Amino acid sequence: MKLTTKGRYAVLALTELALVKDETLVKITEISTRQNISSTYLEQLLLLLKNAGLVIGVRGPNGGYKLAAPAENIMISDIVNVVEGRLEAKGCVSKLGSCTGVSGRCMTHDLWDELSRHIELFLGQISLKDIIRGNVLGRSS
Amino acid sequence: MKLTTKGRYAVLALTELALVKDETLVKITEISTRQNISSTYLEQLLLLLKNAGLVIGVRGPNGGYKLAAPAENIMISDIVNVVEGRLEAKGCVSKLGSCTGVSGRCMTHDLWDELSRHIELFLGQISLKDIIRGNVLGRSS
DNA sequence: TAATTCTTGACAAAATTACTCGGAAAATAT
DNA sequence: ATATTTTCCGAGTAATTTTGTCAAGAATTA
Repeated sequence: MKLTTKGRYAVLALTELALVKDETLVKITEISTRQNISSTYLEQLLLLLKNAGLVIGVRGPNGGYKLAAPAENIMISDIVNVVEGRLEAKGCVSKLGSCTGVSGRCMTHDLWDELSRHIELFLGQISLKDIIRGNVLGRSS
Repeated sequence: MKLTTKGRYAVLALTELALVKDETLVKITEISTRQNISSTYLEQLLLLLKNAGLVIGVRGPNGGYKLAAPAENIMISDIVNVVEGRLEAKGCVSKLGSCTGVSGRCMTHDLWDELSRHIELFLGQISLKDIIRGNVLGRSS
């Protein structure tokens, strides 16, 4: 499982897009100054998100980005998966050779597998709408 | 949240300790050859786990490591926390200045906070005993 | 045309991860 | 006692990943 600034920046940026009125275009520079994030770095992330179909980019004066779907339909797991790469259980699950102790498949295999599923399930339940509504706290219980 | 080879190796190593009969000492080289992990790297990890009180190291010939508590009392979160450092929600939660968009506290703050709690809760429910029993799958539902 | 903004790719600094190495300390066996 | 086996400990290093920067091009609008 990975969770770096990439994922946080991406969610943050899309939260900004979710905050404005529908169809309003938001420029990268607006987000970067407001959130104090490198604008050129944000470019890369938004590009990924565009190619993944989560946002739509419009060029030219008054251009910018907007969400490709309603905020309640975009889940955090969608966003994180795009910029961080799939957060599949590491090591023995993804790489084929690394699970080779004496007993072939290592005993912790299922653990990381299940953890990944667990995280994905959690982030898959929370939408951008939930975030701008502050509807997140207390979900662990 | 971090989850690197450190955490996986540590859990794997302690699983090996949990597999043998009580009070049996297991050498680093046994684990490293069986699991194909660098023995000198494993040393560091086991040292951390020893200082944290999770395992007991015995020096000299026929020495080795053993668990400091019954396998059912050692939780995966204990192990991971020791070697990876506390997996506190990154960015705006830990570093003080990084949460400073225009609105002060960023909107995604609660999200990462809750995710951390969620992961910790999950790994805190699974013991070494559960792993060697294969009693892990299906916990997400 | 000129300004604006996204698009793309290559490159570079910084941080982190994943080790290696050399030796010291403790315990045992001979 | 001495040699051997093992953990203990600190420092150093190579590889990888993260986190950007930079420069130029393409599309759109005024």
